Amino acid sequence: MAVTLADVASRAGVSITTASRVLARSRAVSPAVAAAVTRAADELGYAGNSVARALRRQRTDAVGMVVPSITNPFFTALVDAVEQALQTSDRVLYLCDARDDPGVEAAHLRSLVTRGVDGIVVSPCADEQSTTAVVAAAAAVPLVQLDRHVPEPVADWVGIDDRAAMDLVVGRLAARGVTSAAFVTAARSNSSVRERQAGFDAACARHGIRTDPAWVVPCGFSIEDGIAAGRVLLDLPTLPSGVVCADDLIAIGVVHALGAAGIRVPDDVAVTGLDDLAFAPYVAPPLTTVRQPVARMAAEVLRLLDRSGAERTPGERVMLPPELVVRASA
Amino acid sequence: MAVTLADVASRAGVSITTASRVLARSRAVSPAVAAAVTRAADELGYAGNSVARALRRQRTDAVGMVVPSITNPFFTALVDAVEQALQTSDRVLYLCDARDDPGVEAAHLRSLVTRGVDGIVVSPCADEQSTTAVVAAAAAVPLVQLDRHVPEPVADWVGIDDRAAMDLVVGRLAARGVTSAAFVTAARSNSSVRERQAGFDAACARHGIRTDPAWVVPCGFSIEDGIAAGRVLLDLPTLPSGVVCADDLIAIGVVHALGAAGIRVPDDVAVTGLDDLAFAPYVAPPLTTVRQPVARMAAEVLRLLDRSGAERTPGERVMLPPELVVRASA
DNA sequence: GTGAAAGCGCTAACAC
DNA sequence: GTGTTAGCGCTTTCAC
Repeated sequence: MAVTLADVASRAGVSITTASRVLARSRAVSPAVAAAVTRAADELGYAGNSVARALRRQRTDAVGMVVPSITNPFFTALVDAVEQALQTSDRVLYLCDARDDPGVEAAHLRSLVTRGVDGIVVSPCADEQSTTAVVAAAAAVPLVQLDRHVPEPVADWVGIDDRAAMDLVVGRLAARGVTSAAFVTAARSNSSVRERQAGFDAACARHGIRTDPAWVVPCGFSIEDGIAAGRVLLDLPTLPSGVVCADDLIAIGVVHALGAAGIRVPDDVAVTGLDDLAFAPYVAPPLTTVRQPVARMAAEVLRLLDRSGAERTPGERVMLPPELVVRASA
Repeated sequence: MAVTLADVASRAGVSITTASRVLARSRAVSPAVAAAVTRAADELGYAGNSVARALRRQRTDAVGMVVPSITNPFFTALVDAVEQALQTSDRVLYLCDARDDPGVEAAHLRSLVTRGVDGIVVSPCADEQSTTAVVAAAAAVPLVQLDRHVPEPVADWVGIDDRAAMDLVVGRLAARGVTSAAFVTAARSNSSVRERQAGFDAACARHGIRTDPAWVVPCGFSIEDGIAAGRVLLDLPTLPSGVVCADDLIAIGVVHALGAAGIRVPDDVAVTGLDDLAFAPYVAPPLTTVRQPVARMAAEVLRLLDRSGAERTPGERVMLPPELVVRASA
């Protein structure tokens, strides 16, 4: 069917070995022979077979990446950054979408391992439910977690300092004169959620902002979930003057629900997000949020992935500083 | 290193063939032996090697997909839909991001072919510049174009009726009393761009809306490009009362630029988008746009991809009807 | 500088 | 129902 190295070799009148050597530049070959092989390959439209190549070499020059949800722009920003970083080393990215389902995530992780990727970067979609699969994958191939991580310290992690991020937004709220604040976060537990909750509590205490367990409203990581959460807030006996959201998608929904009910943001209630999505400046009102340094995160991920065995200290945690972006919502 | 079928077979005390048969369920095996093999595989943590499997079977159960830009939510919606459709047939998706670069796109297409995917779905990022690579890939493996397509009728295509979409938005503008309209579109030529331009012209003629070649402003497919285009519009001697944008991202930027200059949308100028991104309802003002039937598009793509050789009539074009979504911007 | 031969891990004839 | 054998297309010793 497809043209093979044997075809090229026979047309060029050399052995398969020689053809391989010139096409893979793996060893010196006489110029004349090299030219003949190259020519034969061109004429035949030889494309190579990376499956056979990978089987023989026991490596694929590919890294797998699995994200919780490809429709969440934060993760596509991450993918974009990782892909860009990868480009310099001539490797390809196998991107997988877990669709927020630990089962799908586990299947992708297993599939990447059987496909022989040289490394995996994953942002686990859950906590306990993701652990087994992540641990298994990490045992088979270099793996680094990005943004979120499972509770076990089995593999490296790169992300932002979630507590610092919370301190940034709560500090901003305090500077605006906010005296009480709600926290809207994802119901499904994951590392970001836990850290952000703890950071929120600590920051509110530090800045003298009143909180209340009843003001912690759980939801998913989507605009629709944010809208639902906004409605929950509206049903509260008293509405706090600040709302901290665990990410921008939630914040967009909360702001929308509040606005629909006639609440003015930020005058009546100030709202903050987290991620600084590309859309954050264009929603109404533009979102005050925290920027994640995606390019640096991607660079760190690759550094960790590419450490040789000797340099490997499993469970390394790289925590990068986030940056406050003040816009209109708070 | 990793555990192989031979390891499993020897531990279960059977031949490699038998082990293969029970693990791949390819042929009947006595229950006792099957149990022994399954048990051995479990104990050893056998994961399989899909590279070897693919080489031997000459198929990968994988389909490749290459999109112009993964940070454009319209394409992630498409990816999501295709992935969902694929899930039922137990195949994996190799997703590639062309980053709006025909060179990167061509490299991905070649890589997918050498990786032996069973099919490719691609939304070419350009016109002429994408053609060679798409044609070459289509020659090697079943390929269907999605949304955009190259000029040559070499491969199947699934998309919406762009002219009908333009008629929808222009009709809406006319119904609002708009009498003159600008068209903001991507500078780089591609099939969507061409069709939408033609559709815009025809629709304006039909609805009696005045147009002007000077009111056609080219830009890229991003919010920032839309902002720049909005500024160009503001510099026009006379601002038309309607602006049709080639996609939602552009529309978001145009609306933003107009608003920043004190122009009220839709009262002073009505603006329309195209795609109905998840964010469209939440920008200010919410976007009047056209929805693409992504789930149906994905289903058609798979139908086309999976036709057997006999049913293949290369160059089939499936044109689906778009749907107007009226919100506040027009 | 070049080639012969072995083999990566798996599946598919083909025997028995 | 089970095993033996022969490759899939490539890279890589090891000879020459």
